[in-house]
Amino acid sequence: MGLNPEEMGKLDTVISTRRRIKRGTALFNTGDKFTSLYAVRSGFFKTCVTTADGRDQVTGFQMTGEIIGMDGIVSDRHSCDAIALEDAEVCVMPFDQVEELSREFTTLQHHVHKIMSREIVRDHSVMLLLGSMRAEERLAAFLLNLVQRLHARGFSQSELILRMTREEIGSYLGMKLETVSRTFSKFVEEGTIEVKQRYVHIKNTDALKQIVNPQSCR
Amino acid sequence: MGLNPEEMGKLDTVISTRRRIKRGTALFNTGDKFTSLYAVRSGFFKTCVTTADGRDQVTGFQMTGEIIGMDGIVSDRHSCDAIALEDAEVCVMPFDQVEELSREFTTLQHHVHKIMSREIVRDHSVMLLLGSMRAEERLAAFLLNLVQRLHARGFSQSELILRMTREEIGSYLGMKLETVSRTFSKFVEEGTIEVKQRYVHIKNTDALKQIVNPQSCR
DNA sequence: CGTAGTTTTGAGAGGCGTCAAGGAGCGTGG
DNA sequence: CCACGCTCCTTGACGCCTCTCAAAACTACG
Repeated sequence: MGLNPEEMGKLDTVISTRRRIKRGTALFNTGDKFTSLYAVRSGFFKTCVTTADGRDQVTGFQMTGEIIGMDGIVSDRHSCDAIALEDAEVCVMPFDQVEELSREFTTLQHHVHKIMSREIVRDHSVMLLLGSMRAEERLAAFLLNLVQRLHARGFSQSELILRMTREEIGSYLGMKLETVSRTFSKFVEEGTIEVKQRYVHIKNTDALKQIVNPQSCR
Repeated sequence: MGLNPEEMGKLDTVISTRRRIKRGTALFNTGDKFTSLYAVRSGFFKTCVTTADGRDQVTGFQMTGEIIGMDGIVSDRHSCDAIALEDAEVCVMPFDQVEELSREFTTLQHHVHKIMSREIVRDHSVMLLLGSMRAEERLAAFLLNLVQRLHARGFSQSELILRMTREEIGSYLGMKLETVSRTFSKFVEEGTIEVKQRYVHIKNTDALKQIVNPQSCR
């Protein structure tokens, strides 16, 4: 991040608190008072919003190094649930301290702004996915995004374990779990991937890219 | 915003520059260097992202008082287009000056964070709309949101002029323009609204709310 | 080894997209 | 002032993609 030792020391005091979250439990729920941002140290989360009539929508999946909780700043209360999909640990970063240090260190301030901007840009690409892609394209884009983020963390480029159910994938991608399952099966038939429950092996990355972006070579 | 006179004075220097944008032209385009945030003073904008293969998705409509450009912070380049849907004027707020003043004034700093958080929360509700609502629900939610924002600016609670085409509404809501038009017609048949081209009169707000939220009274 | 949760697969229905044609509104120029 | 063309909007017919409902298979876990 380009911080000097002094800055690093100050930062350490902010993120001194850790918190463990067991699989299936919430880091926070809709309506909870907002106090802190959370950096995922280990484990895997989903965030989801819920309507009055019980429908819900997974708005994102977060893995190691990603930040959760920015939804709470605007109204001082969280507007979504953050659920651990496996046993997880987060760094608790009290937001008033983050703001205090941001005033002191330009680098940190800009970093905070970038993190929020990145979330906005990510959300826009999900809107594009939900608004204009068909089922196959959505799932292909999802798999490519997931494996790319895992690869950036030192994992395989071609193999991954899904931490979420078909239903959660479907909720994120705006499709029913049966459609998710069928689309997986279709990719398997075409020889693009191998699937064994939560395990996925991407045999042909280019084929997936082709599906997402049919005519990129005009 | 709760700023004192000194703070107001400083702030004025940041937003001294104005810029006029003619209808149909861009405030910025994808790939443009990011320098500033823009506050809409008058007029109406859309922001949209584009894929390599030419599909695009309207990610939002912005009216007076709303802020455009936060997508550019993360990579120093804009990741979407901002197009004026009618002749418009914006305040140009150079982002380095915004950051500088934010370090000085806690109130402003927190305000900036809130604006970005609000955008994130808004995006999440659009994801919910795109991911789990049917055409009627989407259009009803869209009309209610639009008229509510207009009412907050002193306009009517029941009448509005659409600044965007059916196609742009459809792109935002993830449906084709024909479906938008048919859904408008359906609402008219049911006596919920009156439509005359871009003019819309909401005759029964509760009916629209009922459509968005069918079972909120369980 | 039984049970609950998850996933797969099938059959049928329906909502929305696609294609196509016609109509209305608006700006421009004769 | 009116005609013309352009853009935008509406409506119909048809087909496909995805949802819904249902049943069965598989896995994990106690």
